[in-house]
Amino acid sequence: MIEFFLDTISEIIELTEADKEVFINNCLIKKLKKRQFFLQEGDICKYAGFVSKGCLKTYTVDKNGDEHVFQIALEGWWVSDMYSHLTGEPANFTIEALEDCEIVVMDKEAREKILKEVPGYERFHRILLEKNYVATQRRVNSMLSSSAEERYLAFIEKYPQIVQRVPQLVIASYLGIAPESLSRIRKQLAK
Amino acid sequence: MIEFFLDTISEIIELTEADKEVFINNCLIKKLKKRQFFLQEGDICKYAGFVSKGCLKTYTVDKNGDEHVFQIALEGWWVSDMYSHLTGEPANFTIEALEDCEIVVMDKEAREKILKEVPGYERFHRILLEKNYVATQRRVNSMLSSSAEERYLAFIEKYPQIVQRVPQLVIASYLGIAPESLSRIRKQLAK
DNA sequence: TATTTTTCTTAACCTATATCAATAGTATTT
DNA sequence: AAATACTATTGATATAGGTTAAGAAAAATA
Repeated sequence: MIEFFLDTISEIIELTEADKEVFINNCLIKKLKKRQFFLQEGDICKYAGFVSKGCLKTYTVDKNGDEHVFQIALEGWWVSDMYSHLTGEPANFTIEALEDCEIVVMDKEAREKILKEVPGYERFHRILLEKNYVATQRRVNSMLSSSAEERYLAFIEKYPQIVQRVPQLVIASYLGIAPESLSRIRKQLAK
Repeated sequence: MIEFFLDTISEIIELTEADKEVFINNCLIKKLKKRQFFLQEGDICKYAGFVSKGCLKTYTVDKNGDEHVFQIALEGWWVSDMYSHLTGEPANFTIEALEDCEIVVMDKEAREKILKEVPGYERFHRILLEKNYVATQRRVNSMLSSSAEERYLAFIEKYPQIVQRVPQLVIASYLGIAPESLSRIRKQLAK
């Protein structure tokens, strides 16, 4: 499944066969069964991972034990707790498989090597970061300016594949509402 | 006031005198009076700016004409609509001076030159982006998991200088609540 | 297939925050 | 100093979305 990983990178930067070898020699494949953890809150996030198969949720747990979903990652998405990965501090996020997964992972050492040996990767990395940042800015904005119903409509527009595959209560949490509220919103919209 | 700009960058990466010249030769200083715009929604964000004096708000305007504040930027902060700046598409954000400001600005061409002539700047840029991204992740999280009162308390803890300088209605908008609600929360906390 | 677990829906009720309107207090501008 | 903007406060009322609880439906597991 490393093919899909290399193809995805190739969409942004050109990779030679030699470049591809660098990735293959430095990345690992992790397999997770549904409900297993890629990362647990409090652990140090050793790996950044590219989801090559399956689906995961990234979330925090508040003082009442309630989950708040930050990200839902399908194939082609990256998962990590960036803060923890960069600083070596304990992670705030938990990352858990919603389905059986295959994840291409690299630790910091592997990334250093890739950055050194595949010069274009620096650019890929920056572009990915910029895209994620802009997307997160927009999410803040939608939370500031839109109702729950508007956010749900925007979500199904933007991520129809997620709506098909992921339990509603996970989507409700991502939107910042109770699952009962999402159920009501859907009923209302069905008319 | 370019001193402050150079000093701030020097806190992250070392700059030689020659490096500093590169910045001085490629950046401009923009001055804005209170209520003037650094960027207006719909325009293309030509510049990224470093606030060397004053204070600005970055916000969107919704279909009812209501403002939603994404960022409050004091001295040392950067302002831009990153999406517009990177893609050349029209900006979603408006950036407006809350006080008379001095802003060190660079356009894309200037940045290209700086990146080429000051090799460490790439690293500075990446670190800044990473920090902003992590901060924005945390903001999403606080909106998902905390009440208005909790968010306000976290805000005054994190940004006491902003509380001193910026009208409450701007802070209320940043927190995603009505100014009346913030007023009531403050009254409640005063007890 | 039967059983257990998880997810979704519905209804009744509740609460945090919004909205509207009036007033008072502060800054700016003339 | 007066006049004109803004900004903050307060009270009355409204509402989106939360909470609790129960049952139905769907999915996973035995």
